[in-house]
Amino acid sequence: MATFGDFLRSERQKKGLNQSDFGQIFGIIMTDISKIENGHKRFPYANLKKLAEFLEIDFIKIKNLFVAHILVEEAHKYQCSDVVFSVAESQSKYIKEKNVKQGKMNF
Amino acid sequence: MATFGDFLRSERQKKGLNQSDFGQIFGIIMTDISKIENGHKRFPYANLKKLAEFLEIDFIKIKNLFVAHILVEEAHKYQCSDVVFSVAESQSKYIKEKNVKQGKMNF
DNA sequence: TTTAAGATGGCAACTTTTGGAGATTTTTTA
DNA sequence: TAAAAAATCTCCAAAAGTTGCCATCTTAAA
Repeated sequence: MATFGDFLRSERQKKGLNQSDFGQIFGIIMTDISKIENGHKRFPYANLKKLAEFLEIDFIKIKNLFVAHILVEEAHKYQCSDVVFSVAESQSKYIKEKNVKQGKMNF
Repeated sequence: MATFGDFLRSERQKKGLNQSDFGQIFGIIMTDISKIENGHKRFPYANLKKLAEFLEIDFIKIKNLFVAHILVEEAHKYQCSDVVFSVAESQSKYIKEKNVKQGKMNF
């Protein structure tokens, strides 16, 4: 599974667009497309739906790539091993179970 | 695997301390211990090592619980399913491979 | 009902993140 | 080598998040 940036680059190239033209579609300056593709900046979340439509790709799939990148950044910030992602998944399941037991609404 | 907050509560109770006395050890007001245990606030990261020592628990383990909680929060913010954690793990491995290929230092 | 313990809401100061941009340099390719 | 494309550096202001603390409720137990 590639990063969000690598994914974006390959999709852009499939469309035969350079960073400049690609960026204009979403109102993003070329230098920022470069940063986004290299993982130095985030694609503006507000535009993610439009991106999914333009690329004709499932929004959920793109969102997962997008959010996963944020999670990886965060884990790296604290110099965690990849185990932390499994721990997070367990925690998430634990919380959901807890909520069900307490009769809370699923979110 | 419990959340950071639940873990903290159970460890505190093992020591037979109330939130007030427990908090004083780390210079945290009681009301904030309550919030931390209930996942409404973060334990100050700067104190995490001291916490690990006090509880005589491996720092890495506590850090993983701590960071995992942040990741869960983040995933929830974007209303992602738990799949996102697997995606993140894949991304992280992908990045590390990429860095190795480029001869970059491991981080 | 009094007291101790815990939970919740909000605030002010502070730090971080974010999105946008220009100037410059490096890489690619024709 | 020259032009196009991409990458990097630096900066800025606005927005968002973090932290510690106070005041206030709500439970739970005696």
